[in-house]
Amino acid sequence: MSKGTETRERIIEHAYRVATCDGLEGLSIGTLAADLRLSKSGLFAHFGSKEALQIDVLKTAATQFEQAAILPALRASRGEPRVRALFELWLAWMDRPENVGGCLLTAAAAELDDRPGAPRDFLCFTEKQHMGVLAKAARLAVSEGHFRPEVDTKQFAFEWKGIMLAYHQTARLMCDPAAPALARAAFERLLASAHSA
Amino acid sequence: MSKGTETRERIIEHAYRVATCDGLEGLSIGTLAADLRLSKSGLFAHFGSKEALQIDVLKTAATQFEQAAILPALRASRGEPRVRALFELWLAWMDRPENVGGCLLTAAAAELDDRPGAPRDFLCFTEKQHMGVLAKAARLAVSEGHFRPEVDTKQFAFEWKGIMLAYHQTARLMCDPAAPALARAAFERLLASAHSA
DNA sequence: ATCATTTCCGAACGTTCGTACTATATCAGC
DNA sequence: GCTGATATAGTACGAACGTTCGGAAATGAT
Repeated sequence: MSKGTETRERIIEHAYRVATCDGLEGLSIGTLAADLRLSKSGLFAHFGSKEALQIDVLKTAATQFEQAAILPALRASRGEPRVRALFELWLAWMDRPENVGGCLLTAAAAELDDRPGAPRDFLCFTEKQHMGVLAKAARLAVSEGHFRPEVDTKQFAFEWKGIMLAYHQTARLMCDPAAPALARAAFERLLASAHSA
Repeated sequence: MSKGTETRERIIEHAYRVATCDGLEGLSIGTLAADLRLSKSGLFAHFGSKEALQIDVLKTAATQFEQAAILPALRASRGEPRVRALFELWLAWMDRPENVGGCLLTAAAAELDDRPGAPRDFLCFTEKQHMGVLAKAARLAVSEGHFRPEVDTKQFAFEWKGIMLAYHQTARLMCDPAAPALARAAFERLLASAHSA
């Protein structure tokens, strides 16, 4: 790896951590440069614009999440086990040390939902993909006979997402230590309602 | 009403709209002043600091929500009818024209969850109150015999909140017109699971 | 109509913002 | 070791930021 891409990755990694706390708009070229002992212009040269940096950070967030939650969940067997694995890996992901300020994608979703532009487009695409993964996992659970055939998998994904969002808010803003238990209980209820009778 | 408080309210009302789109940190004294054809210093004098303005905007958001959703829901009879009324009023609230960029409290929750300070403290207090309202509504549904006695009302409120958050994201970021239907179906499922057998 | 108070403006402060341009280091291939 | 490319620094820019201050203008009570 050349020197350039090395520092470039150092920048993104740090910017990612900062963004989980201060949001994508909270990223500042000057502050990032000072943190990493670079000059403003030196850091800037790697991206060409702040928006490009934001997008790169978002891309990192997406691939990190996929590496940490989605891919390993595929090792669980199709159907409900994989659904459960995905849920637990997702929960674990949100408490990883690199996610100092919580899940960046979740924070960015609230931040960007009214700001048209490339970052929003990318995030929207990513979220759609992830929702597709949830729905597909549910669909496999249906075809494996774990879930009832009438289960609406898009609806399932929607409610699943709701649980994760409620967890995020309960754990981060409210600092309620009961958050994981609440989330797990909610998910069990969701699973139960999908189970074959 | 004196001239001072009149313009002050004009400022807050406009700032509230802007904040639903750009976030609390996106509020800028200069831009707000230009929008309202005031001088920066003239606007500033009404609050003394940007943080004070942010808190006033948050307070407006909280009381607006209470006026539009919580209070009118009390006119429905105790128990499940009131729970349903609260849900529908909440949904309607999020699509009101004054909430251009969605629910400010929801957006602020994501924005402030890692920024200690008075705004966060106020928001945290408000959210706790609102969650209490949801739980209490559920508790009344239990005592009225609409819900089973074993229903965990805190858990109920958590899942309810999740549905609202998922709705917010699905409707705003994803621009999915199915969002209301998804939210209503999810809520029906939640209600069904709480119903007496 | 007078006067004290409230309300607002204009100008300026020092910082920080993202970005542009130019120049100096540092590197890789020969 | 030279050379061309890559990577970083330095400096400067205009604009916007929140905030301060002194004074003008409008207001409201007497």
